[in-house]
Amino acid sequence: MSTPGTPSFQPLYLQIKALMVKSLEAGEWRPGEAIPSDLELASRFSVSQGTVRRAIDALADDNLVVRRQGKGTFVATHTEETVSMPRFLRIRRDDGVDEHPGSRLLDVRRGKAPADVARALDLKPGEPVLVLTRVLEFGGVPVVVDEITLPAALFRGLTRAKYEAYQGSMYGFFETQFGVRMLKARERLKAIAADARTAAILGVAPGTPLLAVERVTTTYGDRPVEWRRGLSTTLHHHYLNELG
Amino acid sequence: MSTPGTPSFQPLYLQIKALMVKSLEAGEWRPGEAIPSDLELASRFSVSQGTVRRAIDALADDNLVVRRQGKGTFVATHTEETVSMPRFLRIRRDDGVDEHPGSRLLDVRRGKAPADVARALDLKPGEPVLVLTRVLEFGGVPVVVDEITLPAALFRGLTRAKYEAYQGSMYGFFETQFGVRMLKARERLKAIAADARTAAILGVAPGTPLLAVERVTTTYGDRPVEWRRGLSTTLHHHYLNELG
DNA sequence: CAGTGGTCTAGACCACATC
DNA sequence: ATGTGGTCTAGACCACTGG
Repeated sequence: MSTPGTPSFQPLYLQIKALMVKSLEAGEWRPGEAIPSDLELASRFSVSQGTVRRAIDALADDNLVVRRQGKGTFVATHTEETVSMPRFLRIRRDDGVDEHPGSRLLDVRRGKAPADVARALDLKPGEPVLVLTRVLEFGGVPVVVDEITLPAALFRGLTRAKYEAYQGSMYGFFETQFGVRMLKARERLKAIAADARTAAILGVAPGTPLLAVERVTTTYGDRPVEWRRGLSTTLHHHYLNELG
Repeated sequence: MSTPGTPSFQPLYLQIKALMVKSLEAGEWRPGEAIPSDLELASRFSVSQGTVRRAIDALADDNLVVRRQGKGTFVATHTEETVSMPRFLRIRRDDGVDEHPGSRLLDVRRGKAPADVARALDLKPGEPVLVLTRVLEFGGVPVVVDEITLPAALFRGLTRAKYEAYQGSMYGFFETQFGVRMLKARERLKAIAADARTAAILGVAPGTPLLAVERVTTTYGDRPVEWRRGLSTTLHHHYLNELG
């Protein structure tokens, strides 16, 4: 007799995978670094190389590690996105030019989580949060206004100056400075009319239809650690999604 | 010396996979049916069971087949989506109720491909197309207006009556009646203002911001076979996307 | 029970990167 | 030359489904 819904059987490679996730979460292997080789891990866990490989393959499918033939297996990181497109950014130029957008921070302030955000972040309403406002610019043109809400407890010491001193993507900043790794996100998209302030920032008329993207980002164990709302002009840009 | 960009080495399991894709495309195994067992395929291709399994796993990753332990491996189909959510539909109710929407066909007409659609569908401008207009309704409430453009050459004999006689999803209809299998899609999302006609259908004021979803759907070999533009109210619904 | 997919092993060999 | 990940094999055994 087994509990309904609970798998009564867990294959070895998934058990190994779970152990490795713990090592990643605990920081035994750090972002950007190489983890031990297949053979080392096989002997460490006393399983065959094939079984360890399946575990690592599963981690790679989850984007937790990256395999590089001949070099090793590396812990995935957001700090190497400075050149390429940030992994979670789906806004693209209509003309197809693949360009890394610039980020300009408008504001950092402390506040209390409103009810809906608190629910999304698994906080109690009124718990302290940080709210960052920033603009994404493609080729110098403002396209997205992001309002980013973070649980203050996880991001102690985050200031405007500290962010501006950092070179790289925002998730790279979170990862290196606060040890918070953004792993998955769930986005809800709607179309709304631009309010006056956003319209001014984006250089469009108030009332212009904007794409609203609400994102909840999670770390290990699907714990939510970021709530974000982005408003984009879609006059010369769009949100790209591939369905498989 | 090898051609740059062309892999100089193709592993066996990918060669096997390519052969199996041909069998699928040729219709040797039909949607919904079981393909031969791992062991049969291993002997047919004269490789080990492990190698055939890797090939099938790759096909399953691409959603071309579905594995069912104890039963067999089955060719993926859109005709079993009548109960669950259609695979390519990302619009959801805000309240979280997971409900299969109803589809109401407004119009079927013949026409010539305008330049932009022709480009998306790899047709010559002016080639004959079919244009279907339909409404998706969640709980009886109209939410999406879809305009669906198909190359007429691939969908000979498609009429309003024929579609209405079919029970099931639109992609199930295409698959069973015309042998056209929708495998992948690429969507571009924008926010636009509702025109008068769409506003009337959706029961919103003209000028209301709508979510515009442009989709190019492809079949084997990434050949485009459908161009579609959907306009959605996002008052009580949203477009859901998971980022991994 | 037989047949299917799923797991695991041990070992050989290949491709790639680096020194 | 060495170490890494990637492929392939042969065979054993496990879990699930259905007659």
